[in-house]
Amino acid sequence: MQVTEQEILRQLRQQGYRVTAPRRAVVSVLQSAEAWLPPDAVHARAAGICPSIGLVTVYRTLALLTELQLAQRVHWEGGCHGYALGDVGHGHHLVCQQCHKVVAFADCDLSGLVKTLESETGFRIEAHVLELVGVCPSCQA
Amino acid sequence: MQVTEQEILRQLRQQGYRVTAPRRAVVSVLQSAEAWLPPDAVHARAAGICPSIGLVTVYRTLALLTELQLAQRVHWEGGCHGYALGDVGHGHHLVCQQCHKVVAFADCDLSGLVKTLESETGFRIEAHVLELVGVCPSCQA
DNA sequence: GTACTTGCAAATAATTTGCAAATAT
DNA sequence: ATATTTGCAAATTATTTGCAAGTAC
Repeated sequence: MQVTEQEILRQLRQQGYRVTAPRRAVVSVLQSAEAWLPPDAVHARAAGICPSIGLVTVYRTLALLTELQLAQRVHWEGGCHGYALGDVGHGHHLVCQQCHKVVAFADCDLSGLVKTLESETGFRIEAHVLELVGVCPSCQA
Repeated sequence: MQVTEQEILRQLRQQGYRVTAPRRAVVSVLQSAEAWLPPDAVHARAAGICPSIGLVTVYRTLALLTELQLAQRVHWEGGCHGYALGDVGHGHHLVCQQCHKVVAFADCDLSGLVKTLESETGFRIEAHVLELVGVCPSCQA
């Protein structure tokens, strides 16, 4: 279910973007992170792989990945947000409150709710943001 | 379903907070707004009611209302966020993409999904963020 | 070789804090 | 009367932009 690093780099290349050391580093960090990470954390970890990487490049790379739907922004109560690699298209996250570990899932069946609300409100519903928050197995101990 | 302005002010008083002109103005703005508003927009509108109000006070009041669960933060793809009055406890939003109008709803049945995911992942799921995005009736024209 | 990328420094935007003056109770 | 709340200015923090130097293709 998790997209591989290779696959992401391939997609970048395929769409005409260059595969550079800083981009590899960012993808690698997100790929191996169990958790979502805010930009500065991505930067700190990526610097271990590609020491010359600048924070600005991290921002730009995250924006690029998000635009290509290869990563997704994770919202967090309180206004902070971070990034995690996402499945192409439609992905949701289950996030651990304590360690920020992220598990992605795609099958959310909201069609019943969507239909009910559409007829009650007259809205045409086009998208949704769904995030579940809880405690992961290892933090339950 | 919408909480009234009076009710909110009463709750503030009841919990030992003072009801001041700036706070009244912020509550009034959120109450009469059909849409969620970012802090600076709340400030601009509140200034029409209480001209001396400062942006800082708006931030503080929004934080207070959120803490008391009288308002809720609305997330928006792209990182921007704003506030809307919320039902006490558990509230979700249906937001119009074009005019930012917000309709709150409380009954989301995610129990099936939650159960499935809990057994699949081992997480204990405690909360969720759910926001629907669409186009409201008046913007469909 | 050339166009895309990078990193730096500086600009901008968003949010928070310190503190004396104002005010709700 | 007095503890809370306000508004200002300044401090932080988060994010974006301009531009010359570097690099993938």
